[in-house]
Amino acid sequence: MLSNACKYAIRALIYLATRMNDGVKVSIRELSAEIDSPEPFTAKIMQSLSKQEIISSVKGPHGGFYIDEKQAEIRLIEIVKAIDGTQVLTGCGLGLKNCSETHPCPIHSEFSAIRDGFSHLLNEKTIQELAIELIAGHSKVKN
Amino acid sequence: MLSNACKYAIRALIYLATRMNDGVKVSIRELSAEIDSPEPFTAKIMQSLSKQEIISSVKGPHGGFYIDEKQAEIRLIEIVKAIDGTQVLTGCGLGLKNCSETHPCPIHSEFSAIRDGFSHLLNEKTIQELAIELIAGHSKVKN
DNA sequence: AGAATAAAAGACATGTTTATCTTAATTTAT
DNA sequence: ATAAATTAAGATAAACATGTCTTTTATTCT
Repeated sequence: MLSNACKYAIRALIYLATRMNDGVKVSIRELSAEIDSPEPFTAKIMQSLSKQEIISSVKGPHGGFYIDEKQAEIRLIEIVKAIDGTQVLTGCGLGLKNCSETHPCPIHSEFSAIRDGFSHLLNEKTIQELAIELIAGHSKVKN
Repeated sequence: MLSNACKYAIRALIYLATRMNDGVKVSIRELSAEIDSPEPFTAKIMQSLSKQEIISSVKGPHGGFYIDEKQAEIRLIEIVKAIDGTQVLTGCGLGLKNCSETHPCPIHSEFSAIRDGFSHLLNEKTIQELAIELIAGHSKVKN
């Protein structure tokens, strides 16, 4: 469904949101340990998100990644778009390029419902509300 | 969601089912033209399905691929399992290896519903019933 | 100012999926 | 029997995703 890169990104952002108000930046080492992901690969992903201003970063001693209050309000769908693009949200279930109501693949309507349900889920959830659940101990972002 | 290989496989099987009773085998050339897929790659996929006895084949002149009545009754989920495995049907939405009710990722229950809906769709549809819709002109397996 | 720290950037490596090509094996028709 | 047609099998290649390493740049602390 989502690429590994995108899964790491979502887990990372939710974790960063839990640390939003402690005034401390999170180093890539700590971050990848907290979400159980390969460190240099996670760094790449974070750089991309930082360039797209989905997260913030500062270099140097006591530097690291963090998100501000505005950034905590973004929804999962924005992260997915930033990393994986929109194919997963709009593509045909059987790979037809021009699948549509008037030119449907054999599972067009049923698959559209599933895919739209997924889009809806991504569109509903903000990073912040998922972080609150994580802080409360009701969910996990690492194995 | 599904790999390209799996999408080609499903389209190919539905097409083969539409040709089930005309007593003629379908060559890989004709098949890949009918479903708009790369010929040698499709051949590989068909070989794998043939070895797993999901489809049948005969070599030589007037040979090709076909499915019998029993094979037309299989459900999409069997094709998915044969090509892509079960990860798409059971895996965690955020990639946690041991995500579960008692150790849930932040979107565990919502994602499970989506994934189970997809499994249900794959489990409902037989090749044969999708072929009937294709014959009737109500759906397409090529662009 | 200089040293230490940490992200940014880009090169490099590995693995998987997708795709192609070549040769072999099998079957049918002449 | 021989030739033609067609799948089977395996080697090769290209593209993409994933993962690692090294160098550069920016910041902070002493």
